[in-house]
Amino acid sequence: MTPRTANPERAAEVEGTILEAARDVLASGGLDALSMRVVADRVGLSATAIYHYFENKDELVKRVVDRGFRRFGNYLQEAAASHPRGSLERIQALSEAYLRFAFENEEYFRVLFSLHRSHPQTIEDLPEGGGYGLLRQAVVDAIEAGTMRQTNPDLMVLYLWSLVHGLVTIALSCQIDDCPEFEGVPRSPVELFQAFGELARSGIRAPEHVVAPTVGAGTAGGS
Amino acid sequence: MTPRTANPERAAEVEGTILEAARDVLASGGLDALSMRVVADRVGLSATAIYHYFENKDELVKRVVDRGFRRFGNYLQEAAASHPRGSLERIQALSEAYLRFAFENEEYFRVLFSLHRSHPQTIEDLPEGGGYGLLRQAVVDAIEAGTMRQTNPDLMVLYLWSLVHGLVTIALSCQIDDCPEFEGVPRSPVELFQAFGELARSGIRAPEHVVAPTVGAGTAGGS
DNA sequence: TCCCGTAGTTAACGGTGTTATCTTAACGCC
DNA sequence: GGCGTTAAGATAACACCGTTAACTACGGGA
Repeated sequence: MTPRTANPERAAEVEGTILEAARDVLASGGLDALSMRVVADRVGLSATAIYHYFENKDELVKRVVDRGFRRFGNYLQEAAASHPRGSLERIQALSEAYLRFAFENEEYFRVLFSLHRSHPQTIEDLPEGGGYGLLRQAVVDAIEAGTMRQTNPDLMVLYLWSLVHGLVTIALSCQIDDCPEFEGVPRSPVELFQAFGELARSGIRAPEHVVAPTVGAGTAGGS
Repeated sequence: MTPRTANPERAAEVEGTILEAARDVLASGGLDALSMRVVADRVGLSATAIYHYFENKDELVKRVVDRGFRRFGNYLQEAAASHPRGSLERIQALSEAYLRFAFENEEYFRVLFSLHRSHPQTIEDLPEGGGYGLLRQAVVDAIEAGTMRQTNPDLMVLYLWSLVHGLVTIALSCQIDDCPEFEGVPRSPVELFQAFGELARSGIRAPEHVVAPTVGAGTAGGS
């Protein structure tokens, strides 16, 4: 049971070195660029030596991703801490931090979220991990404080989370600032999301204004 | 220039057969399961024969995806057509169709949206392709009809699109119905999104109610 | 008949994840 | 001190991958 030889500290160190190398490769070249042999070269080992520390490539990637999400969680925590509890500002800050992290770690972030393949997971294991709890608490606080409307907090969290995550996904797919379609719209994702803020707070429906039955809705389904 | 022999019709047919086979593989096993040799076996050709019809694997996948998006576009179009122009219902219907398509073609849909890798693209080349135009028109109509608040339509489209796409992405990552966290929340994504509807329409801020300065926001940034 | 383009084949190359097998060194124990 | 065990690594090899090169067979035009 007890390891006969070799300080486990050194083993942990090597493991860490491998993880760092793997992360660098992922961050710069994405999943396609990551091969056991490349990582091995970087740390001065043979490819098969890595199998002494990780069961296979999947586990290696998973471990890198786990580390990433922990960093992500800390990032969000800091953002939340700098705004008063119960305020909508704290929620906005959380969302913006989410976006900032994504775009400061583009390729890396892409990997974090593109491995979802094949293994279903509970919400806590998910990317956001602790982030989910963080956002949920902020929502509960805001509802309690009366700044946010009364609803099921989980529904609300999912709503906000979808909004942020959707924007990230779309913006990562297409450089919004290259899209001629978005002329009157803020260029940077963070500014863009700030513009979302007003829509989210007050809703998309026309306020007060009685629904005008003007437009030819009679022929409804028309081509 | 004109092909000497072999009816190009037959060539187009073979091409179609290859595309179908590739789509089946993608839909059932994802990108990892798709190899030139597997597709070739399915259609009774050698792997290298495929290179007579497609430049390489990337192009093959791209063509499959293009087809998928066309189907997707039609799907959305039908949904839109069954609700009156200018109504918020039409927009809601579009969103729900988006969701339904994603979940009726899970693995396939995942591929459609996970190839975004490396090649930036304009909004029109994107997954939704025509879908974007469809949603935008619906938004413009709704603003004109007075059912939707006055804002930059592109901002509004991006808002709604982010919401829907974010929910899809999250729900595809984690089976929401397996998540113990979401007890009071609708299980199916479509029902879930219907619940989103009310939040989207009226906003998340507490209505009217003067902001209560009750909660101890004084010690603000607290741990 | 000769030629050329089409549609297809087989063989091969370099790269991949992974396994099996071997070497070496360090330690506990008799 | 010798022995056995085990960690930590290396080398060789396997099966598969995308892709290229070289070759065959055929079906019209000239």
